[in-house]
Amino acid sequence: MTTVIVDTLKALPLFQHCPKETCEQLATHSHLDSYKKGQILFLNGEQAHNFFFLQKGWVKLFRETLDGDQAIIDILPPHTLFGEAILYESKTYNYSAEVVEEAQIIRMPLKILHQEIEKNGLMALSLLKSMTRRQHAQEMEIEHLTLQNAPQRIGCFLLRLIDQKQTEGPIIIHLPYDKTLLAARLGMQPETFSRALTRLREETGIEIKGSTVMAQSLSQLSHYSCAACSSGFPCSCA
Amino acid sequence: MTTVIVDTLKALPLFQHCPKETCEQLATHSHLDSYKKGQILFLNGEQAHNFFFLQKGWVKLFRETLDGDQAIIDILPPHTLFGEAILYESKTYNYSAEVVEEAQIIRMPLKILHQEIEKNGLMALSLLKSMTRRQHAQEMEIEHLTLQNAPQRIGCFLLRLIDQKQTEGPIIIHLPYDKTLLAARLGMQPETFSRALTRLREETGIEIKGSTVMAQSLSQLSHYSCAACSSGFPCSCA
DNA sequence: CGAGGGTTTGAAGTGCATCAAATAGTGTGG
DNA sequence: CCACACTATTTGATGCACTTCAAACCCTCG
Repeated sequence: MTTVIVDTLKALPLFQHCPKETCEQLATHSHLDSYKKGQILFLNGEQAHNFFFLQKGWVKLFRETLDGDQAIIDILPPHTLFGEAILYESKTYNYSAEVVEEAQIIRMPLKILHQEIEKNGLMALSLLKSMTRRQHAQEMEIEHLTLQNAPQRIGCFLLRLIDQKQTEGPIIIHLPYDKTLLAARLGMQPETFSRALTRLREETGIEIKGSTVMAQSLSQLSHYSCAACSSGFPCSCA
Repeated sequence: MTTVIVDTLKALPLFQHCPKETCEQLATHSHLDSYKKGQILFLNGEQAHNFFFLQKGWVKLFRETLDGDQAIIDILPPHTLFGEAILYESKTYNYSAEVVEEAQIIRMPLKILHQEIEKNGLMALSLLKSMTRRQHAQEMEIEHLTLQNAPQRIGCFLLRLIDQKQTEGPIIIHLPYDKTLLAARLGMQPETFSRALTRLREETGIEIKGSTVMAQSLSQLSHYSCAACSSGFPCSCA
């Protein structure tokens, strides 16, 4: 069981330079659990003791505004490490995390990671790298919000879901979670999402059946979606 | 001259744990120059050899979209270090930088910084800290864009301009650069900015004369502006 | 004084939000 | 396997916020 965790960790960029002993120590203090839709991992403002690796499923990061709205920070795809960057701001989570699709998650104590980073320069460098990537992705997110319209944002999102390997031929994409949630993720209302998807179909000729989207070619989508973006296709956001 | 630079560097959090020799080495290879409005520091995609410290003035970071628009990443206030995080993504700048208000800027070679970070764990930690702060600020930026309306975004921006020290009594704020640019920074058109500012005046009772804004009290502004935000006032964005 | 950019104002259009209601889809217990 | 309850999604109608285009105004600076 812990060997599964060790293997998982060793495969991550962040743990490339983590000595075996630390990985093992981390693994023995970790837990791999299954979570159902709707379960809360932690709440904004809570003492941060753990960081997480999302092996399977999707997790929503969010905050609540004073007037009761929900601000969605991100919706994490599988194979994402999260909560690890908390270390250097406050000792509390600055957002809440909720499972939105049946998930398997490894929960690990921040303390051990923290100690390793403090004494191991190479680990610090790895973390720097992953933060840089994340930062760039966030810059793009801002750009998308200000420059793309609703149908373009959806198209851009679809393009980023596509397996990087296939750049040719027809493509099938499955929406990874609720359309309502997807709408929120893209900063629009569910109704707008629905109409914008129809609009995207008209503009690009994609086909939509439930949560399945089919496109005859990438260029069909990217030509329309990436027009208002500073990085053409393929999008440079992670 | 180089001693000025050394002193400036030593005062920055990033260089707190930088050995004196490295700071001096950095300083001898650095240049403090004056720049006029409109001057370009570097362009998106260019080989990145330098990072910068903005001592005075304001600098715009931006990219161009395929259809010719300009995406504003940020407009940096004085006393900001920038271009230093490039190190771990590509070897090229991923945005362009232009001086928008008469500036004094220290230009320093990335290479020396890079070497120091690689061998000095404490430096890496300092950089981690500053990146974490920046990341949080960016999360807030996204939240503001999706949840606040135009007048609220302006109000929020004004609040962040205020000297942290004065939390009581009447306040005078000077807009730091063009209203047109400010509009772009806040993701709106100049016309919208103009109208939104009027709206903000009606809602909060602030007074506006040219580029000077006067408010009788902070709460007057914050009550209206921070309603749609997850962190009340004072705003947790850096 | 006049040219030119920044800023404001007006009128009209567009995109998205909102409210309301219909429809499709899903899981439940019978 | 069906009927029901409940949720997700779509559709329609309407309103508001922001944009766009056009023109006026204002301010600064040669």
